[in-house]
Amino acid sequence: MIDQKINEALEEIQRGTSEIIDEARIVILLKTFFEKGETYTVKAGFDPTAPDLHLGHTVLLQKLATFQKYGAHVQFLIGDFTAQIGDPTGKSETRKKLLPAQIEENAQSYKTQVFKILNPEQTTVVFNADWINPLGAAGMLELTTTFNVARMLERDDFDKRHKAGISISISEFLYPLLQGYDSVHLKSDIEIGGTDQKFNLLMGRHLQRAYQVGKEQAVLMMPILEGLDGVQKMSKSLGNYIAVADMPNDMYGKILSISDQLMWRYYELLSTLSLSEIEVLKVGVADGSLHPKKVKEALALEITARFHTTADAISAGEEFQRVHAQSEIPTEMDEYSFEGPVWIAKVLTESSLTPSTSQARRDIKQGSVKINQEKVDDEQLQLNAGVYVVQIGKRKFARIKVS
RNA sequence: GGUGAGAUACUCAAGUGGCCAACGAGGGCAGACUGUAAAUCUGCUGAUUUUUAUCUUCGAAGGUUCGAAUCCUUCUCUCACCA
Repeated sequence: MIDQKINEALEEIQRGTSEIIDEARIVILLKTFFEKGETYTVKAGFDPTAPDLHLGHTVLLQKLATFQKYGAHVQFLIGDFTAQIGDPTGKSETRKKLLPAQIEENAQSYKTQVFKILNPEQTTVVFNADWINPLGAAGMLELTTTFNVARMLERDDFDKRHKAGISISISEFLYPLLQGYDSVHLKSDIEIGGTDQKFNLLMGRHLQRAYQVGKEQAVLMMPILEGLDGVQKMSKSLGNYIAVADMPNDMYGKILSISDQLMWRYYELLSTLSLSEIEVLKVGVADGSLHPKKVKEALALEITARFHTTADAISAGEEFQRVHAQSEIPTEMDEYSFEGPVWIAKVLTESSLTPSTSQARRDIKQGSVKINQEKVDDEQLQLNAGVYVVQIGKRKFARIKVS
């Protein structure tokens, strides 16, 4: 009976993971939960500088939610100390130190977004500066004695940079150590992270042993979700992301704009459909009995509904159909008011449809600007009193009131 | 500490006194074709109502010159080799 429950739980936990280290330990934790109701901890670290959660983050969050379903208490760690170093995988090495007030603000922002997926009662939000600062120089020195340079250079990223002659700052060596130390302090049972975190995650095991915590965390890695371009990982700085806080229409539209190939990736990592159900869809598309766009619409609907409501998602779908398939104007758009007469390029810039007047001129010259569905070909066009729908390309609209 | 090389737009990368707002590639935006997919073709990609013009930009600040991304000086940073 219990064995069956464990198997079910394990199957759900395994889904979509790229690697699990020490699965046996997870089985034991599940067993004690089912038998005695004992809880255990799952840790995941997040960057305090990026409070805008996107779907890439939700891959991890959903896995955390799965663990909560099976008794876990989540340690939602905000790396306010480690952010000062910057994870070596990041491109910018030196980062601005965040003010405590900003960190607190970001943390609040995290909470409102994260609890759409996680159960707040089984979650503790922690900050690693709280225990790393008290370490002091002596504690830090002790930490560095637990590991050596040769092994540090085994890390793929360090290895490549070292061989290519690209500088590695000593402080970057501290990053994995500190992340591992977090697991020592928190006595985590399991840590989850992206595949790019493997080295850091394993450091947690190493340090828990070195500091004789009495257990070594199991490690579960999730694949990195590609962004809208399908190539680079989803990130805010690359602008290829779908934010959890995106409005239903945007969210739906962004999902529909991904490539067919990428769609399967999103299905695998984001959808709650079972793998066999997804396989049926794939076969259907391959033999032509299912239109790929229909399949993509289903995905867009599912994901939009998760972060909003089913009704929102359905109306986003209808809106999308209206605007793009039938080339009608959207029902809602930003509104801007002007004193007439006003130059068209000015309107485009001030309503932030274009970043500059020069860009507005270029767009007009290229014929991508439309007013009330009519193409504008006069660069000098002045708008007189009235209400207009101004549009650039297929996606950017604004309602303009000229008085 | 010593010696050498380098820093050009979102990224890579040409350009060594005027033809440079700066070749090319990638990326991005737009047009055609589509399913707001992919692929392909085309245009654009510093700013500005002087738009066959003007202004600002080539690590920073000065200087030489009619004229500088290009030459000189100082500074800042990066990399390599040596210690």
